[in-house]
Amino acid sequence: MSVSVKDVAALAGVSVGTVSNVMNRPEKVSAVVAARVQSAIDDLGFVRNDAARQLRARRSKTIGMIVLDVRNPFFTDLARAAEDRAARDGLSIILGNSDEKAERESTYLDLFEEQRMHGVLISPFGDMTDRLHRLRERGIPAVLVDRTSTDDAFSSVSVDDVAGGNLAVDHLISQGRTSIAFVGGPLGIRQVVDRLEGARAAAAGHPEVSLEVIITGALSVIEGRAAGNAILARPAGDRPDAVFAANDLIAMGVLQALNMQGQLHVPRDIALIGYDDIDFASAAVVPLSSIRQPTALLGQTAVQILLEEAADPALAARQVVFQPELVVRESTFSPDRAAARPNLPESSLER
Amino acid sequence: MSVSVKDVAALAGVSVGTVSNVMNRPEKVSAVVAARVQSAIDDLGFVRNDAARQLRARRSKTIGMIVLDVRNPFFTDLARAAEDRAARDGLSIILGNSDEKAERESTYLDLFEEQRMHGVLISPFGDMTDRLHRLRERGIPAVLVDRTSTDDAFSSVSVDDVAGGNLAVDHLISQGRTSIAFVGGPLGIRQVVDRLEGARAAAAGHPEVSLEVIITGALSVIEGRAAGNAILARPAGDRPDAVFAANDLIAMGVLQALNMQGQLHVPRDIALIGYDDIDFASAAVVPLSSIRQPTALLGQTAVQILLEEAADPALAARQVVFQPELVVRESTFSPDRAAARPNLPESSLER
DNA sequence: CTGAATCGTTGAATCGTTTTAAGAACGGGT
DNA sequence: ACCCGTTCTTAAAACGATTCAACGATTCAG
Repeated sequence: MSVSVKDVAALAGVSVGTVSNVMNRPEKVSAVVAARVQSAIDDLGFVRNDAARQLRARRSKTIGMIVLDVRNPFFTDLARAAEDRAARDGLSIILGNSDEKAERESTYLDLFEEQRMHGVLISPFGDMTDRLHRLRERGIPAVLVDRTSTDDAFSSVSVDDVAGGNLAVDHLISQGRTSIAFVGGPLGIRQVVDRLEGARAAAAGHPEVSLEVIITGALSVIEGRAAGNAILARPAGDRPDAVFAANDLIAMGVLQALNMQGQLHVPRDIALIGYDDIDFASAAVVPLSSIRQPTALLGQTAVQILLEEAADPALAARQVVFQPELVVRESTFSPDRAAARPNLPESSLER
Repeated sequence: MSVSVKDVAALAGVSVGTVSNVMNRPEKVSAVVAARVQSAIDDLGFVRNDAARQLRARRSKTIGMIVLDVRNPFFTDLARAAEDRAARDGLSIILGNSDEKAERESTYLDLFEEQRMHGVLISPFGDMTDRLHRLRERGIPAVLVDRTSTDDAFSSVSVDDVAGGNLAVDHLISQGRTSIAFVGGPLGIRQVVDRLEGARAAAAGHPEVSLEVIITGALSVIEGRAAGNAILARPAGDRPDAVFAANDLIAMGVLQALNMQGQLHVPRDIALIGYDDIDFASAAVVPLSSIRQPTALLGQTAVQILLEEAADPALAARQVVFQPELVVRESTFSPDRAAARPNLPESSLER
């Protein structure tokens, strides 16, 4: 039924050790023997049993990755970049979706530990510090993605979310907006907290600007829609004139709610800016201004660091922080208002 | 460094066999011994080595799944449903993204074979029949998802795409449209071909209706946008008055292109219907009419069948086909035109 | 022509779990 | 006291690839 190295060895008339060498250190084997073994492999359709290989090697050739939401294009882009980088070293990535639930996150970590993964990339939701320490003791390094480590014990690769929040609100203010609502949540997610902090810092420098906070239950289109409807339900004088959404999914939900009733116009009545700059952002009802993160770079760097730590466990933890970038589209672009504080040339309007 | 059953056995003062029994057949072990073993496990922080377990069991506890595009919400929904169903039987799912590339698809199949997966769920792009036969000979069953099998040798779970295409075009015709463009591709994807076939069948019954076919390189927003721009570039008299997109991503791209220039209005000038009914569809510039598939049911059923085949390899292949459903939103709703052929009550307009 | 170095190959040991046949302990009935 | 039938527990044999010390065959320097 199943063909093993033993069968290959028998057919090729060599020992199992040689078969292994043909596959793993070809330079140790003479060309003629290698050819004989190779054709035996082909004839029998031999496929190496990864479980046996891992058992002997004491670690897997797979990297486990946990993200907050696979349906968020930001994370799939991230995963894809990580996958490409890992493939260069012959490793594969398995992707787990925590769905912003600590329990699911924990289940994946259990799975990864059982599988003796080569390493773990995680965009943590709950506080997994203890779990990660334990994994490391077991020889499985972890790198935090899109999040700075709370205790500097682990390497992390992230984007400066405080700066991003700052960029977003600064931009809204420069467009003449003074009553700004931050929409996002839950506050258990570090990115949300940081972006809010950046927003607060930006608003703090302007006494005429007020910043209101609307907490959502998750970073999804649905939750954004609910928040948008809540805003819509308020009396006209009581509505913000700008919304900074914690990510693009929220922003799209808000946009949908505001726009659908046809009463309010974005950006005329309410300016809207999101975060992540996912593909869908530019395809929205009104092309969405957003904060772009260097996603591919983030993913590649995370894998790079993980591999280095896997090779040398004694390596010190590193914190890599990238800077986000403002992308202006129609959802915040109002020439009339901006004229008051012109700090964005029209040419920076991106499609 | 690593703690094994041996260490647990030593600490608990029993043999390794007993430790294994505590974990896998608790009923074979006396309560007092079980408790002693359990506390040894906890004290040492023992975590079972899955590679060794698999090696012994000769098959993994993981199901491999390959989809055409992880960034398409339809597939992530599908994967999520499969995952939930698999978890009920203590199995996990690893998700591979073929990105509509035969080479990537093949790479994942190699990986799955090396890992001696419990089974494979695949939404095939290229012709993988030979590969799948080989997997089955090796004891790894496969179920085709969202695709009927070409040779009935494998079970499949799918939605009737011909019926879906029919529904879509029928609906457009009922709205008074006569010059319809099908946008989608490549034709290597069965779903695309089937939807087109359904579209043709629907159009065939109406001599006054013409159906034009625009092939895209992939089922993505970008490709849809390109197709939309191509339509826009044509002289006014030469444009279709309705577009049936092979999926919602394409539809969103088309919508974006048509809408952005502000020259054409959807649905007034061109009606637009997509396929899959992803969450984003209702969040689009103009809420998108679409063909909805019973995604969760699809995923669950696929896993169910896979598990049955894994348990009994002699089982005959089954083809399960679900029926799609029309969801009407604004992108195809034009009361004035529809009046000519009223077959859709206004109440069926869905938000 | 010899001894050493080089090269390719071998065979056995190893990784950690599960499984199975056999053995030990225990109690009840005679 | 002995036998028998349960329960529990044990020891050893898989599973399949990798690795490493050892070995035989060549080649080469002296």
